Amino acid sequence: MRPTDLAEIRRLSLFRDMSQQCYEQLTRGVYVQHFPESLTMIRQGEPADFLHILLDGQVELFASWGDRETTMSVIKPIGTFILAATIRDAPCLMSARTLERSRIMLLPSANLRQAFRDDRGFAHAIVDELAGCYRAVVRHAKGMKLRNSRERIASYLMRQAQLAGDVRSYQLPVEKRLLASYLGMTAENLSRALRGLEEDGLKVDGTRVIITDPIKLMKIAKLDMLMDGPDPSPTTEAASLPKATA
Amino acid sequence: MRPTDLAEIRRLSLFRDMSQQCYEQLTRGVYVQHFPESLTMIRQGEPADFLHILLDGQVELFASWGDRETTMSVIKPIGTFILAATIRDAPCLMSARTLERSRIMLLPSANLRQAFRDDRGFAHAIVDELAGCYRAVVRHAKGMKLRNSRERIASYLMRQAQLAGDVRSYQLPVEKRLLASYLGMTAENLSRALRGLEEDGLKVDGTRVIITDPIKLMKIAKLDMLMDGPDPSPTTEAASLPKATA
DNA sequence: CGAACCCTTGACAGAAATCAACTAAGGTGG
DNA sequence: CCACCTTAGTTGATTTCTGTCAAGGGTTCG
Repeated sequence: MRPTDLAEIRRLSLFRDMSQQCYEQLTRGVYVQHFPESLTMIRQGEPADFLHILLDGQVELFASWGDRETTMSVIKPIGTFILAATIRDAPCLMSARTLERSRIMLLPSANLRQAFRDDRGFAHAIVDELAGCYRAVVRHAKGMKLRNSRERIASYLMRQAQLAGDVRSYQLPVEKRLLASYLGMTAENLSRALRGLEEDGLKVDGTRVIITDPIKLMKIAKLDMLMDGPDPSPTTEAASLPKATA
Repeated sequence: MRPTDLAEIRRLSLFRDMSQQCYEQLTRGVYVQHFPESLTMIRQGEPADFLHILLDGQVELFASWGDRETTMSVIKPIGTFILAATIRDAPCLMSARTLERSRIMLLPSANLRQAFRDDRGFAHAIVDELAGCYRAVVRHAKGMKLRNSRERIASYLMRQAQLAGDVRSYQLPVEKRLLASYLGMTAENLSRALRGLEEDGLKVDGTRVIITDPIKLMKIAKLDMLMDGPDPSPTTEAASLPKATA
């Protein structure tokens, strides 16, 4: 591992509060690796040998059953994945693949568990991160069960506008087929629903989203702090700080 | 708190590995309380002042949005709830109400956080429990996104039969309306779907479930370890041990 | 006995998936 | 540079699934 990587990682909220000794122990056997686009690096059902920390790029977590597949989450830097499986030493419930070329830190599960025992600061950072992941899935499940597809789309797009700094227009951060899967619908349905939302203050042209009438759109989206955030995970918190410039 | 309660709690996997000193500190300010049936003790959006540990009875976790409501989980002894909110000191994402008269232990969040810092065994038990909760929600979300209602019903009923010891017949553990909500459909739809499954090896008479043709039914259920368990949470582990008599 | 409440059933409307065809954009190789 | 191929996205027609509304049967409980 390059020394510059080590210095960078040390600053992550996960490791910030560790004693130097534990940190050195932890990062023994850690390495940072580049993955090309569209590479499935974790397959559901496999053991979780490493905690993955995304430093650069984008990773999709997805789940399959038979020949069906659905996107569960999209990880952006700095974000972790398969933390729970690592802690439990249990098989991964989700698969992971890169959406673009990505730089990922691999932290052996044994090291993680050791550091969890040895360092209180780290233990706290881990449990905080995991609690954040838990709450994110609960939100996702709530959205799936309480909103119909139209409402899920509207709330997703409104929320993205909020996160971008309450803008009226922005670029979709992911492909539409992926978004459709994440929102639990087919690509065809997303396409049609977007068209249908033009009468409710939304315009989508290619990857460009334009909220023409926020009030009207909000009547459908009905954003809810308990379903649409905030409550960032500690690692993503740092990444989304730029928005605080307003 | 009664001394017998204290002794009982000490044996829970959450507290088993704690030092006596930390345990005494932790349980200072803890109390055990009885709640009548159908009492909503936690409302989503409220702060999480206590970790709840269900000792006896049954508790429903549910979520609402506008005038809609859905069952997210049913807790049985011994089980914890609102752990993540407690750890993060964040508002609860779900509400909780008793399904029957219940005995619940209330552990002040401040005590929990203190004990997490002071006792490694406890810290590990907490993170293990939380990881289990996370994996349970991931499973729930996968089920909602990857299976249709017919398949969700079949897999739920098959899984219950498995848990009861691979029996062919058993009693539904919850009301049908609740089950419908948990499985993400209306009560009417559940009723119709159950009827429809009679041609696939299932018979339901009142609260009695009879699997007349396990092989046929399994072709619909397609139980999957990554969606239907196992992977019990550490606290529920003790509760489901009886099944290990085989 | 009446009043809830749970469950079921039927008829219908609306939502969403599927199948098929078509466009547009991007990349490849000649 | 262009012909070709792949892929994302769109659109329409159709079927399937699911929710809604309304009514009725059965239970429990005061």
